[in-house]
Amino acid sequence: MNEEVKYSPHDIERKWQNEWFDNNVFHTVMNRQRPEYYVLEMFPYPSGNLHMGHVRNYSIGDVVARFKTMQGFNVLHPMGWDAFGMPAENAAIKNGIHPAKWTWENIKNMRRQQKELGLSYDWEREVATCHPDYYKWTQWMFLLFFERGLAYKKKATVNWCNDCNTVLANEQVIDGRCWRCDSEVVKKDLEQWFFKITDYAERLLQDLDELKGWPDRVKIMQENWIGRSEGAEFSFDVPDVNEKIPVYTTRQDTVFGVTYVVLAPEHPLVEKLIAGKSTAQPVRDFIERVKKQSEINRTSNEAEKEGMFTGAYAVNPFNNERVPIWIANYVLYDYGTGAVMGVPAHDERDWQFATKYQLEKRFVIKPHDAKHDIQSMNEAYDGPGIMMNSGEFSGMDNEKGKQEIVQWLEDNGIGKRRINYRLRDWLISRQRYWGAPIPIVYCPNCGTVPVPDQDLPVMLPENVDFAAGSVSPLAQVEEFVNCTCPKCGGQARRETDTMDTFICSSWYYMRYTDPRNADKAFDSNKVNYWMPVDQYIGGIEHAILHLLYSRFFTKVLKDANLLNVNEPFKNLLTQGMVIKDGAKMSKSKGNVVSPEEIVGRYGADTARLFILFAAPPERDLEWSDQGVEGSFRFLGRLWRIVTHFNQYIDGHLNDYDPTVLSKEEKDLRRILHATIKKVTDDISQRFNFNTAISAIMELVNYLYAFKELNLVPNSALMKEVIAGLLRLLAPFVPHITEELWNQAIGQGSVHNQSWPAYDQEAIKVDEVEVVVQINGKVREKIILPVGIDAKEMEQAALGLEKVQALISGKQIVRVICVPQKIVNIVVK
RNA sequence: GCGGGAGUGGCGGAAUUGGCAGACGCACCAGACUUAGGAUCUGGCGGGUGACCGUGGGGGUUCAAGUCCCUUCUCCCGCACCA
Repeated sequence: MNEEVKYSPHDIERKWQNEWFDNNVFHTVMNRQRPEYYVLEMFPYPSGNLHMGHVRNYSIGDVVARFKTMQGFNVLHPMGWDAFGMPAENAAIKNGIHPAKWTWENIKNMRRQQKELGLSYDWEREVATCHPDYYKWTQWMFLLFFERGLAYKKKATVNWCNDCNTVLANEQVIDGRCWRCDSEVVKKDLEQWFFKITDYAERLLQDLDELKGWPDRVKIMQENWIGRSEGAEFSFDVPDVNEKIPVYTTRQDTVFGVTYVVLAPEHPLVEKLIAGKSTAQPVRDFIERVKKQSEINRTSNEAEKEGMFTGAYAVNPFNNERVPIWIANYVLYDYGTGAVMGVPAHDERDWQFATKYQLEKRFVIKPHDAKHDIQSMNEAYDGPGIMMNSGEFSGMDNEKGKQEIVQWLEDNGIGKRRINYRLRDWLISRQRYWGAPIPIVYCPNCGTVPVPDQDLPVMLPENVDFAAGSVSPLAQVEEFVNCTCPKCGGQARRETDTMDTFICSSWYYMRYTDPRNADKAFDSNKVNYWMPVDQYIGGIEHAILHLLYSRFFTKVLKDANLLNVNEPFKNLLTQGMVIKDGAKMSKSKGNVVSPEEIVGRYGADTARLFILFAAPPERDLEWSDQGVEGSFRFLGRLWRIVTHFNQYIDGHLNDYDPTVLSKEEKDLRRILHATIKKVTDDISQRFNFNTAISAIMELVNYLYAFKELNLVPNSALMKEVIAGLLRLLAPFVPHITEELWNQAIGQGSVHNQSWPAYDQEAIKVDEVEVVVQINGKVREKIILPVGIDAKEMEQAALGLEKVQALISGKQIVRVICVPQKIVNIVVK
């Protein structure tokens, strides 16, 4: 036995990586001869080091990329850097390193780590969002949005993070806290730039239906976030001050149950309503108190509903009844009209509020089933029913009533149908340095002026004080701020805020299709050839943020005829987290396993194999050091068995006649082809890499059993088997398979081979094992020819000695025969 | 509260269409080889050790249920006063 050469991953991994990357073998160009396939992993923030989550993300993507390549697709598989953002600036403040230097050094290190994992990226397409050649086009995108009326500036109450010293978009506030640093978000009134994502709310919602390849979970989250509702808007008159209070409701069928009207404390009408009244000062005090409440306290469901009577009255246009006007903390100023009609009998919140302040509850919907007795109800009834005490609408089904009432509103010019969304416009200004400057100039004569295309990019200045506090550091750089107006040439000032980094990441997948274009963001032919991304892979944490923004961008760019796809990501795989000891890996928990260390000890192939084998991709993966050992052991086992059979492989992989093989050889060949079928199905149909790998392990186990037979095997068969095995494993463990391919087969690279096809004939068997059950319990097993009919199966089963013994003296009620599977004899 | 997902050996996980529950791997046990083994190879490995029990619990449909139906418990994730 010649096993003197041991599996030593480091030598062979380095060797093949040099071979691949020096020769650019993963470079892709447009090619209409082959079907295209775009596989993409979410590009990382260059924090400095890869973590296990990255390794998992990229390993999954690499299997898909290599598999599709072997299947004959022209595969685009790029990588780049989401390189603007806070940590670089924090490092600058803390350690005095310039954000650019810090970022580029991190990129260099992480790129090296990625190469050491053997990932098949086309490095010629690498992009970094902080590079002027990239952010030039990010700025160009901003101007495109501006021209189309989708970027605007307004003063608004916005989310402010005191730790990050910047504003945040709604999507970036999680439970009232900053998505990045977890500190509590406060409200500030500031003039800021917004993207009008609300213009696209309906399409963003509707087109979720197109996304058949997305997890339902993500689609539901986006649906909820967009939050569409249908209802009516109409006004309550306030005759005393000659004003109107518009309200929005989805329950216009309950308007006759209104017993009060409530405004949000921020509502601008409040001051007019209370002016000169004895309630004025208490109401003002109350408003101050509510405003001081944190977002977290105020929006919590647990929070006590609090309110105060303004002293003013409004008139219900349906019955001309005067109802009191209140203000309350549970009414949100920035949803609907900032005012609601109070119907305690049919709304849970109103019920609580009315109970607390002893306001009238008037029932106007009678439930269909009599078991709800309106008189003795102790909670609001918000179900369906028949309208009552509702004037001309009484007796109507409430769903019909909704339509009739909104029609009545429109016919009488009092109100109208309204569709409302929870989605807010995207606040994109950031008071930070390390981002793409917003390309706008403020001129005393011309006003807000966009920087002309030929002046892009607006470059970030280098010498900046990063710890500027609550204004953008750029505002302190005189050379940056002072400029000439592009329109009139006069003295002007630049916008000093930078853009939310989510803008940079909203179009990077398009730039990959044409990454070095100096004249355009991308060429239409190229972007249309590659887009949409066929398979996108990343963490669930971007279910709303990045994935919603990217969908929005794609639609705007489509409307601008820059590309012809409606949705950017055809299929989405949300990978699970890598956890250890039951918790997400984190420095604070001290359960971090460094990829660099694992690759250093076992090699990249082992790291990849373990991470792909330990769990299916969508599920969380529990890290196990012993599991890694097991993966390493398997690769050693693979190495030895291939090296062993290598001696029998000789000559070329020519066609041969499988019918001349011995029974043992035929069995081996059958297992090979069954494995090919299983692995192909597992990868292509459902990304179940763990079961694909286990099938390959079984094949290897079988090869060991075959070896034990001590036969001198057919040379062509052994070549077929080893070549098949290595090709099946190549997407998972690219280095060891390349090395063994080189040693055993020796023609070209395993990664240039086509994916193995299975031979139907080889998989066929003459006989199968059939389970014989009596009353559903397994009693015996029997080998039967494949083609026999139910009658013959039954006879064979009944003829068995053991079966005879068990059924003797009993009556056979029924016999169920499932071909090639089971015979169940029912007796009594 | 609403929405989504999950619950299977000591552990990670299989079971794709209702048809042998526990593939594959880890851990563990035994044997072989060996001066030695934490290497490697071979075998065993749900519980009880009789023919019975077993996929969170209870009920149902079926010849047959991890899988379908009803009910219930637990955990995880998302949303959370949106009128």
